[in-house]
Amino acid sequence: MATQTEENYLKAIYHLSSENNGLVYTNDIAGSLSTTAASVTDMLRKLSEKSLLKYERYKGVRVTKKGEKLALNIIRKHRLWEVFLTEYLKFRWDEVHTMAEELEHVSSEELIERLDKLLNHPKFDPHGDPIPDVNGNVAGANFIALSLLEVNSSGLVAGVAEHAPEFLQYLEKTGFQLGVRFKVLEVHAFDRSMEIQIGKKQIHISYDIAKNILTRNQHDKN
Amino acid sequence: MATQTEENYLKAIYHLSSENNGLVYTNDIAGSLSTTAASVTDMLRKLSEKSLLKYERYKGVRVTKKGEKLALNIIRKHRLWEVFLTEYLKFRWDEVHTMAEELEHVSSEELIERLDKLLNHPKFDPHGDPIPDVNGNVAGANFIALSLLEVNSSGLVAGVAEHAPEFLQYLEKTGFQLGVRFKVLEVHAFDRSMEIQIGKKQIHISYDIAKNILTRNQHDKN
DNA sequence: AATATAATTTAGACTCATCTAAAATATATT
DNA sequence: AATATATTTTAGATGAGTCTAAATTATATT
Repeated sequence: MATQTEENYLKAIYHLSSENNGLVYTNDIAGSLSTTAASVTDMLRKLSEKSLLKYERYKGVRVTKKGEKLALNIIRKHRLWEVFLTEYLKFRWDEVHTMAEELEHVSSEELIERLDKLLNHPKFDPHGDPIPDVNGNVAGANFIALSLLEVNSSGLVAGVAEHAPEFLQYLEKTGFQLGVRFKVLEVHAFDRSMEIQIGKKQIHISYDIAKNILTRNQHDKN
Repeated sequence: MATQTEENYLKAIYHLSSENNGLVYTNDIAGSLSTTAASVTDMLRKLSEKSLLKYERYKGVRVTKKGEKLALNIIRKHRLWEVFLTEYLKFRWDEVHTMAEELEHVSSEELIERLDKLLNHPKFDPHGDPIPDVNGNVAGANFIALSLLEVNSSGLVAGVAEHAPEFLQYLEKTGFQLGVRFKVLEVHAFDRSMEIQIGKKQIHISYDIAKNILTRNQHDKN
């Protein structure tokens, strides 16, 4: 449907749109893709024509519903391939991005659904970023995995991305009930495990645990 | 290095070159790629420029050593991905070709070597076609897997593509010694198993067995 | 060997994605 | 509000890959 270049533009624009309340500017896109503003303008025309973007000249651009759906589909492919590359081919998490940039453009939807199944429907990629499902729903779109938080940030436990009894029991025992407040005291670089303050207790949790704990900012509504 | 289109041309030309003692003609290439002779001419120029082909206008074209090496590398990727698609994603052998056409252009060599390892260094793809190794050596280039022979063809057992003791013992027991003469009596379409005449015995062998038995024509030298 | 037919190449044009340089518009500054 | 600066768009050109139609070369036929 869309060419590889179009897909790359759309993906970049979608990522940028999370910043400035959804409005994205020509120069930012050019910067993000290491190309010129002139080239970007041409592409904005084309993607607008296909109603993937809503574009008014000189006024920036927004991703449409249709565009978002396609962008999420590409991101889904990218992140599923990243999981495959780390889990099956034993690449490190810092090696997979470039390869996934190519693999994400392979068109077969059936292929990606079967890959998703093989990988056991993962919710996060090796970097802790959420993997959209087939319909473009992002698990905990407004939530942030604990594994993504930095030192000194605090928040509330908002959900889990893993429902195995053993995991839930572990959370229960360590004090990670829903709604509880926590603070990140330290992140160990070598294995991305964390020291967390919960109430008066300080506990150590692995990266694998942290990425399955969804959090939200304590002042967020909803 | 080479663009996706260039790779597709080279691969098509390489495949055609096995027919007419290595000489390939513009029209055949155009036919094989469903394009026009004019487009082919342009591309022959370009691939010649890169010394992947030896081209003289109006006189046909040959693949150079360098071109062959690249072609075999692409074919290697294609066939390894086919094995992955059938073994891990459970696609049928008749479904994998189109997907592999896209995957074969993914550039990472490291990725393909790890895939090869994951798949246990397969010698044949799901269609029984041999998979070239990293150096472009094709296992039994002049041999033909028994699984590829048609009804009524006969030949000599020339080698094996599998060296597991159990397999070799099985061959021993059923009479498939090296150099022995056989004839294909029947091929069952539903599972591609075969009825084979060896000496006075008639035996039934599975596709998995047949694809690991390499044969040659009884009149071939060497 | 001359001519007819088939195969191939050239010429010229189109689309896609890109660029530089100039023009147009928006934003910031005085 | 007028001017300066920054951002964005337009104009025009380029390279890759493609096409159709015309010209050229090779092959087949008489």
